[in-house]
Amino acid sequence: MAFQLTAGSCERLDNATPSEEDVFNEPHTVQFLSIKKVNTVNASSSAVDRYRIIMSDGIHFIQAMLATQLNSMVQDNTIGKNTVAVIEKLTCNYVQEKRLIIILSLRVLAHSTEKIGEPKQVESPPDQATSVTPNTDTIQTSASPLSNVITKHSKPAEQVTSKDGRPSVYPIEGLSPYQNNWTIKARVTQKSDIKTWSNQRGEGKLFNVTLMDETGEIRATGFNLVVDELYPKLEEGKVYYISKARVNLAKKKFSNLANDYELSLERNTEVVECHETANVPMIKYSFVPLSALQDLAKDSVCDVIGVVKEVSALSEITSKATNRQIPKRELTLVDKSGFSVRLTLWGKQAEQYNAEDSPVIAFKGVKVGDFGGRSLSMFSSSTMHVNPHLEECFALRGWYDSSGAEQSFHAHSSAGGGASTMSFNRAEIRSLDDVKQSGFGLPDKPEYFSTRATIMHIKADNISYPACPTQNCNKKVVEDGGTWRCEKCEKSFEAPEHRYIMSLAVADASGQAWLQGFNEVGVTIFGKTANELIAIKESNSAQYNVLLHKANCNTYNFSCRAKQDTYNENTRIRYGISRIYPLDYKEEAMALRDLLYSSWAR
DNA sequence: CCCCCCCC
Repeated sequence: MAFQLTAGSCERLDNATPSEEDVFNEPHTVQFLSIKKVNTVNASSSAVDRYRIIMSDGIHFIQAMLATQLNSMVQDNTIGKNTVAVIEKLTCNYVQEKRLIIILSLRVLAHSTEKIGEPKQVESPPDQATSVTPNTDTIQTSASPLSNVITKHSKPAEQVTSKDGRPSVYPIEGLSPYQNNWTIKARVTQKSDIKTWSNQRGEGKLFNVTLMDETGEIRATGFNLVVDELYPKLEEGKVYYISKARVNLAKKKFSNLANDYELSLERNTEVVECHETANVPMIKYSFVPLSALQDLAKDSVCDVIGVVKEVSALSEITSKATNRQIPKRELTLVDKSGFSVRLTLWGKQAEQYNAEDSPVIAFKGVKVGDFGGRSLSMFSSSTMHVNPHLEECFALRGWYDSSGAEQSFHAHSSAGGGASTMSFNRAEIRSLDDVKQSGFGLPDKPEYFSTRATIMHIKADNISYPACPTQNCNKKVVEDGGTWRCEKCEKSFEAPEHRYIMSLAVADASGQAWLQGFNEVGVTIFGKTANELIAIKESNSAQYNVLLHKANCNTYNFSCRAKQDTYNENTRIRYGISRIYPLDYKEEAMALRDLLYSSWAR
């Protein structure tokens, strides 16, 4: 199949000046001649993967960089050498004497095996371009992660102005400390309270905002006098042109954002509200159902949306670290998954909370805690939106008003904190070796853990016992002249009900262990009652052995109970299975997905 | 220049 590449695209892009925005917004069908990872080390010594693409329009080729949010397309082979794709959106940075094309959005048409046409380098006057050849690494890497560019001397370094007189917009992703003559157009997605500090170096006040455009996010901070000027001016949700702020290295350990830099808002920083906001993205959420919180690790970060079922009164805690009094308020959120969770608001947000009538609230970037099984807590960087204009919000509203308000919800296990919950907890799966190493000290106090292991062997003798058929009795019965006698019920029965008592040898990557399981475990493993299995054993022992054999090599999730006991003067730890769960691969995959989303791009 | 993200 032949593809019509957009002849002339490369030449036009190569010659485009910053004000010619049309060429950046129209689609270009191109072929990728090479995609190469450029391992850039920036000034904070953190490695940033960037992909440089040489793309061809069939006549010429030109170099571009892939926006980092598209990196996964290379990593999962959505795009590769000779891929034909439509570049739907790109942007161009002019950094001093260098020009950089960034691909922001693309759609794959085909994976070709051959190069289309005989593309050549775009002709430039000899003194204006460095030589670039496909498959030859001529990229210059310097301190800026975006310095992997074609050197070109013909472009102006100064801030340019487009036809209609508005400033030409610079992408957030392109900001670096090495170029200060830019204007970004960004939405304020988060604005903090005004915070004050006092330490040995002095005292003052500050606030931060998170700024977002289609290329990325950056945090900006204003101090002292700048707070007075800009705090009232910058409103959450609005879009602004911002220029003349200082670009500093972000201290990674304090930042949740995927940006190496942050902005310092200065006295001379210019902030102008912009009303053309269509192409500036709103907050993007990756909502996790409340039922899935148990699969997220403590201290991970996630987005949730729920109906506020309860609101606590305002209270105050004293921080152990700083001794400061901190206002707090707890919301109880519920959603369609049938779970509820408590979420803590702090500071002004706690004091000023006044939403009524069970609103729907969307939260972004909240912290997962393990209090009461699972809990949520706001960071200063978290966002909270009451009744947002989102599909998920409308759906929750409808559900809650029609039925949700009347139903009951699962709290996230009331077993106070930590790993000792009795139900399976995917976020706290422990390896068998880890379990065995931990020892479980106290003789009579059982400890609970979750594990995932594969059955290696099932003890074939004494796999079941004859039990009393009375509901919930389960006591062993003894044969007594043709009938079966239960001492507890003081009754005799014609036949016992067999119940499993299983010893399983299970293994995972770390080692093996013996687990004891009762009736439910056997029913799950064999898909048969113990009566059925015993009947097979007695009529056809070969088939029984086949069933035992087939039970091996199957993997399950287990909730287990470890308990120290002493038997014949030997003290040992026995591991009992309280619940066994066949693997649901869809559920496992969803849990992995939620885990990825919860840590993605923060 | 902050950088704590808290408590039950």
